Amino acid sequence: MDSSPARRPALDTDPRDVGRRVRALREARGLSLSELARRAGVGKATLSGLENGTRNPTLETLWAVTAQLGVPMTAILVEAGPGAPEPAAVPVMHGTAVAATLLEVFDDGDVTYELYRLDLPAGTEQVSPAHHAGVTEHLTVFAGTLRAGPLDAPLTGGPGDHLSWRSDVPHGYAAPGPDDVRATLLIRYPRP
Amino acid sequence: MDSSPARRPALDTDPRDVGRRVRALREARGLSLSELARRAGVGKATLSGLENGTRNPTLETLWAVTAQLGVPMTAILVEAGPGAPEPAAVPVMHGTAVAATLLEVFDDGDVTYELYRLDLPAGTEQVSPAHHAGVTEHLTVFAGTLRAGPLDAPLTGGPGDHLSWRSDVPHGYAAPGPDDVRATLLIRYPRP
DNA sequence: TACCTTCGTTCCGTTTACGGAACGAAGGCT
DNA sequence: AGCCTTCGTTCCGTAAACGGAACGAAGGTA
Repeated sequence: MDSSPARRPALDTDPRDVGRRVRALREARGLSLSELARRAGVGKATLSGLENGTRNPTLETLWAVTAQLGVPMTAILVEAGPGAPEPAAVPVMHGTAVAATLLEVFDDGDVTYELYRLDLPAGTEQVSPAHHAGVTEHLTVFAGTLRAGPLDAPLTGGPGDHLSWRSDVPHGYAAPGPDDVRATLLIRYPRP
Repeated sequence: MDSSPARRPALDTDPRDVGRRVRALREARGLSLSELARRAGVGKATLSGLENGTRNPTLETLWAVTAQLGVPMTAILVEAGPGAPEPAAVPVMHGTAVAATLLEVFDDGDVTYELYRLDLPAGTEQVSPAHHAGVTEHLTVFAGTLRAGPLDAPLTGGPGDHLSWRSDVPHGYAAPGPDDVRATLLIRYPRP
């Protein structure tokens, strides 16, 4: 697009930042570049160039990668900060019972945080496999009664309560009470 | 990317939808295709192809166009909700030191929750007047060290910590450490 | 040691997104 | 009528994003 020699940014947000976020999200999930490229159906050269900011990815590429990471494209395009647009509400992951909406992603270099809003219809239950070592989850209950945490030592909390656990073991989320549960979930991924 | 002969979509979201939104935004501003292309510094062929969904735009193109339309890229990548035609400016309160971005509002009839993201540059301090009786604040720290709560009994927490207090008294937020503080703040307003 | 796998990067030929130019269509003006 | 401007699309040569293959490095196993 820009045929001038200096190759000036001309972009509000540097593609290097986009690449940095993609890499953070990938590593937070313990995926290798090769494996993410294979799963997303893109070339390793494409993903490598995207993460290093040396390419100008197409919409199709961005979609393939973010879909495989399980995050809305917003997560890699907007810098989380004041004045940033409201994050897209895209229900994702975990699966059937729990609707988890990614609100924000914070990439601080050494640590990545993901903030979700959870909705559990009354009576539902959901199990999530272990993350890798060091990952912790921090849950704030808005409404209903939530039982969550490691499967062998679940925690219980009501509105206003805050639950935390290490999620390097199989864990789950359940709404045992008569009311729907709403909560925010903060997942902390330290750099491996 | 797709070397199969049929050139099937292979996209979760159709580029035609993206183009349709761009065209809607452009026409809502009374801009011609030629003029928007000129202002955005892209070719008319590029913009025409983008709006008609016959191209696979690059990140740089998307940025140039959305920046000129004055909308976040989110506006053309996600389907806008029924009651959200314009991405209204993100509400920011408090003011000087603390940047509070409203993430979500839950209105449950008897109770209202507001979820904010807080940004405190290192060294800043902010005081907030008392709210109504029964209002509570619940804070989860992401980064930095935060001292917050009632002025006469402040609490302190680091990354991952959770602080709660009743905010029917004057209270404050401070970042006494060397690092910027980022946190989520949940305010619970019971029906008076 | 040798051998194998997987890592991320780089090379390379193909595909395609890019901007400029040319196009026909549709007004506006004298 | 003629002439001019602007509209959005299409053509076309160039630049670059793409996937596949080859690469060296690092770690595991025998």
